[in-house]
Amino acid sequence: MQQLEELITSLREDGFRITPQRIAIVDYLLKTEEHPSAEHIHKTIQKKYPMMSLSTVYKTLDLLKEKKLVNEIEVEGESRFDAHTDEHINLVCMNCGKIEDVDEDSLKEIQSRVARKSKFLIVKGSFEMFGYCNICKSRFN
Amino acid sequence: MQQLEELITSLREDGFRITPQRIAIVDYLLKTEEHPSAEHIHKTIQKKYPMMSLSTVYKTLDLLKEKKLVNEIEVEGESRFDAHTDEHINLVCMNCGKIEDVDEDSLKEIQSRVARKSKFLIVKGSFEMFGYCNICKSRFN
DNA sequence: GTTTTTATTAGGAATAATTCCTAATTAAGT
DNA sequence: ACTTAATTAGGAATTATTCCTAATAAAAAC
Repeated sequence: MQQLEELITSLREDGFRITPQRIAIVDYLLKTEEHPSAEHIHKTIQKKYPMMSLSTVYKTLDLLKEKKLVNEIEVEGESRFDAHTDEHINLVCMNCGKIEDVDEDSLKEIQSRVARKSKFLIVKGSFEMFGYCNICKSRFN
Repeated sequence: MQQLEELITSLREDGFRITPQRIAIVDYLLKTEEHPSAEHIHKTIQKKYPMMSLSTVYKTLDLLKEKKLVNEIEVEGESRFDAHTDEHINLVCMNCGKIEDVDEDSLKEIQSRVARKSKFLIVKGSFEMFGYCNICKSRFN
């Protein structure tokens, strides 16, 4: 996996230590599409590495967020993480919690327009749409 | 205040009781622009009505959310509330927590486009942009 | 204007996600 | 191999929110 090597190298170049825990977390985030919560990441990785601790997951996620290698969105009281960091829309199922990405080119335009006309210094955007996924929606109409 | 009367009437028509607590909360939300948290609402109203409880604030906010009279966004681990429910972008200051609204017409188009091309049944959108407000940004570049 | 009914409230306890703390471990430089 | 300083595991502490229940008070009935 090419991308994993790159991220690991970039972490090492910034002076961070490369631990099995960090590799496991980055690896999992790169492979999954499910926008896992910290607890979900922890439980998944624990199957392979039983002594992986939840606080390490949180610490590593903080690090990856700071380096802009993962994106965080807050949904119904918990944070969900995503290694696909280019701007996109997150579709959130209000029933099962599933999150799906949707590309939408106009977000960049909007972002630069808002950056121009507002007095804020914009750093990043977060675009969510809530509803019901293809499986759950049949139960709600 | 015209709008307050309307909202109160609509709550009453739905069979809800009109209590001083509910009036105070709705009134405050209509007047403020600051996207307050539940705790902030509670503290503000408590100055006038000392026995207003935090759990009543939460319960009332739930009710107003359900009736789509207020909007909720989750920011840095807490919910912030806004009585301006038409779709817009929330600019969030990552330093002081200030939130400012920005109108952006294209959101409706995006929303209907996504609704058409995705398999989700879309209910609502939530569009945030994070950065530093006009006051805080001088300290960050 | 009383009485009755039942939704609502205050207040605090319980819960859940996240952060904090510290001794033990270990990556990486020497 | 040795050293040292970052990182980890594990659990305690914190914080926003939800839950619980007896007391209160809207609004309907009389």
